[in-house]
Formats: sequence, C-alpha cells, structure tokens
Amino acid sequence: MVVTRFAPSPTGYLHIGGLRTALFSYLWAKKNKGEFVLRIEDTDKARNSQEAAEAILHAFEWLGLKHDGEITYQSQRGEIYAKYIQKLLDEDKAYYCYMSKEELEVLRETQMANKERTMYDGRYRDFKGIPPEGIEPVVRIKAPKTGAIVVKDGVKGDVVFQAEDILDDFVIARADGSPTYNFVVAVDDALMGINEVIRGDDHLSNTPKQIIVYEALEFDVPKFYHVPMIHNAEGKKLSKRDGATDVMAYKEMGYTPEALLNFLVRLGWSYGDQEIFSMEEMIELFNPKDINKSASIYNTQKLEWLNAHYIKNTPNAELADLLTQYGLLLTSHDKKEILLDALKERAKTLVELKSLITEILDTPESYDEKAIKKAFKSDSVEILNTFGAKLNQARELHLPTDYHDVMQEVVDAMEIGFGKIGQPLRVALLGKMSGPGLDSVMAIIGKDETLQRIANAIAANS
RNA sequence: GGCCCCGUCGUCUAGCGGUUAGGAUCCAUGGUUUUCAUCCAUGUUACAGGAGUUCGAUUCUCCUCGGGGUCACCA
Repeated sequence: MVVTRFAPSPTGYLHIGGLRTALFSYLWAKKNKGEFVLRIEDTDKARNSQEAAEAILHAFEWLGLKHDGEITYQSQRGEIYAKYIQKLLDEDKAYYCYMSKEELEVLRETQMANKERTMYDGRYRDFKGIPPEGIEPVVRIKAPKTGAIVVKDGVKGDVVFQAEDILDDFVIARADGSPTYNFVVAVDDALMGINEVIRGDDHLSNTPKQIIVYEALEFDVPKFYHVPMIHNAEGKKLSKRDGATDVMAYKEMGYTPEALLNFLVRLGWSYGDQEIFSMEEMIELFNPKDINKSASIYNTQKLEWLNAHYIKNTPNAELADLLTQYGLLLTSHDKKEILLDALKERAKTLVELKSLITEILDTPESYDEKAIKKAFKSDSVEILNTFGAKLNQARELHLPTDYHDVMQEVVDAMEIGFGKIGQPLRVALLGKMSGPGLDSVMAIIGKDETLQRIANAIAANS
C-alpha cells in the first residue's frame, strides 16, 4: 500500500508551495488506494505555534483535502526519538560529542579562513577518555567518510553525492537531548510506514543525511520524489514576503477550491494538453513520474481564467450558497436564477460576482458622465417615456423575454433601431454603458423598480 | 565559495533523433452581442550559447553562460 504524507512545520500559514506538494501526495495516495497522512513537525518550540497548526488544518478543510488516520505531532514523540538515539549509541553508530559551541565556532572560522569546507572534524568520534566537565554533550551520528550516497529520485533520476563532499558526523540530538530534523523525519517516516515521499526539492540536499539515518537504524528507504520549487515573479523561492501566498487569502479573494487545486496541479505537472481537471480526474490521472524537473514561476493569470471557468460552470444553487460566505444572502431571492445566469459568465472571482450582483440590485445613485453624453440624445426621453408607458400597460412581466417583447414593441412602433432605446435605457437602469442584457436586468429588478429608475434618470438628466 | 538541481513562446506546458516545434494563458484583430463580458475564429511570440556523436539534433554527451536550492545544537 502506498502511504504518503504531508509534514509541515507550523511556523505560519499554509502557502501554495506547501499546498501543491500536499496535493501531489494526496493524489498519489488516493490513486493507489493508499493513505495520505499528516504529521505536524512542531519540535522547534521557539518558532511553532498552535494557531499555525490550526490554520493549516483550516486550509485543508476549505480545500476538501482529507488526511487519513490520526495526525502525528512530533512534539509528543520525544520518547520514541530518545529510544532510537539510545539505540544508535548502544550500537556504537552514534556518540557523545563534548565540543562546546565556542569551540565549534573557532573550528568553523579557521576552516573558512583556509577556504576549506566547514564541517565537524570528528574529534569525539572515537573518544574514550574522561569527558570534560560542565559540557552537556550533543549526540552525533557516525557518517561514512567516503563513498557515494545515491538518492533514487522519481523526478530527478539518480542523484549521486560523495560523502567527502557533503557529510560530517552531524548532530542528531542537541545538548538538551532533543532530536534534530534530519533524524526525526527519517525515524517518523519509517515508523509511520511512509513509503513514498513527495516533497520540495529544497530537501534534496538533506536526503543523503536522512538515508544515513535510515541505514543506521536498518529501516527501508522510501521512494523519493523531489518536486521543483514554485518561484515568485522574481524567480526566487516563495517566501512570506510574496504577498498573498497564504492559501486562505485565495478564499478571501474569491477563488474556489476547484480552481486553486486545478491551477496548482498544472504547475509542474501535466497530462498531455489537458487543462481542466476535476478532483476525480486528478486522482485518476496523476502520477509523480510526470512531474517536471524544472521550477515554475507562479503567475495568477491562469488561475483567474480557471476560476472564471469554474464559476461559469457552477450550478446557481451552489453559487448562491458560496456567495453567503462572502456576505451576500441570495438564497431567498425569487429571481436568483435569472440573476446568476446573467452574471456568472462575467465574473473572474466570487468577490467580483458579488459586486456585479449588488451593482444591479442597488438603484444607481449617479450616472457615468461619458455614458450620459453618448447615450442620452435629444429623443431619448421620449423613447424612454414611451417604453415606460408600454411597461405600465403590460400585465404579466416575469421573464427576460417578457421585457424584451415590450422593447420590441417600442422599436417597431417608433421605427427606431434597438440601440436607440437600449443605450439610454442601460444608463437609466445601471448608470453606465456596460452590463448584462437589459431584459434580464429588468426581469431581476421588476417593473416597479424599472419604472422608478427610468423616472430617476429622466429627472436627473433632462 | 563547495555540493546538488534546472534551462522550449512573457507565463504554465507537450515533445522523449527526422514535427510547418503542438496546446493553454496573456496580448492583438475579426465575428456574435443594442453595450460590456462570455463564446467562436485568426494572428504575433520559444528550443540560452558553443563544441561534439549522428546521414540528421529541441531531443544524446561535454563545456560555457544563466537561474535556483542547500551547506545549523531551524524545519
């Protein structure tokens, strides 16, 4: 069974880079009828917060990504790590190092002065003497000094590292006994049964160290997929400074989960020429072997297009429901079908859809000057008055076609073009030159409001 | 700086030795629409550079250049 995981450290909100690797992991697990588990890497007490962990969970909830099983919190697994550190100590695969931070600093500086690689020199590797007093030791793992460590990566291919280039006896437990990152990921991934690790390629350089831990503990090394970074417009790694990278900010901006997920799945991954993917299709079609090797720059134009696409194709009842999350109560509006049909093809975001709706529902308080100049001609008042009179005579006015028929009558009776009535009427109803079909607008606001807006416009502009 | 990864239209990408280098987005133009948007059609734009290998390289190899990542008692 394929078991994948998402393992954020709760130092802030969930950003889109993290979300994409989470999505990839989720899809791959679901495709294989496996499990997608969550682990919160909260061992750094100084930087982590409960709120951040909750924010991440909240984002997952909005997007509909469900994890399997219980959430693992590293902060609660101290005993497990201690046990495995002790095991390595007992087996002489790790040792106490009594070097002080000051000594380490001196070592580093001399190495830098000599233009050497900065690394621990292994001075306590085979230490058998009496430990210096007043020093709380760290635990270091005995890493190989030579030889190649090969990361068999499903995206990048085999990546070969030479031990002498990159390794030293790195710390696996700090002076206070707490374990370090490269040790705990390996232990947790192994113990949690994770056999396919999909993560950002910023972790690629760490992987040899984790492989050393896996091997020392005689755990099976999982399959790795290191997915390229998502870069910002400047081509740099996404950081908190890059504005709206918080996943929940996309909700506030009026993006739908479907659009965001569809956008992210196509960043670094593709399936031929297909652009639109439902969740079912993503699960069916996703395979990490098809992930790109190169980083992608994140650009929201396509997201907007996708979001517009999804809004257009969402049933009205569902849209009305979504809109309530943006403070627009439409569920009881008797013309909401006409309203949404007329407007959902014009909005790129739900926020935009909301404002398009209120623009129609609210009586205009002012009129665009250019529109008045262009649309309100000398005969406009007469035409509008004629139209108003016809409307008054009409009995049943419900659908857009009912209003259209009345407009048609006026056009025929006065022997004018459609634009002669359409333009001034549009300004009267909406205060500007653009907008949805007038018959729909009138059907939505009703006869009385239509007459009122015509009267307002005539009073204000004649 | 050491090590590692990457390099096709502005952006997201297809390509897996022989293609008029395809699609999407963006942009422009035309059509539809009383308007705007949608929609439809058309168009502009790319293989970083240089050596090889080969009958033939976007595709394979090497070098250069460019970009990114990583080098902690952070994760």
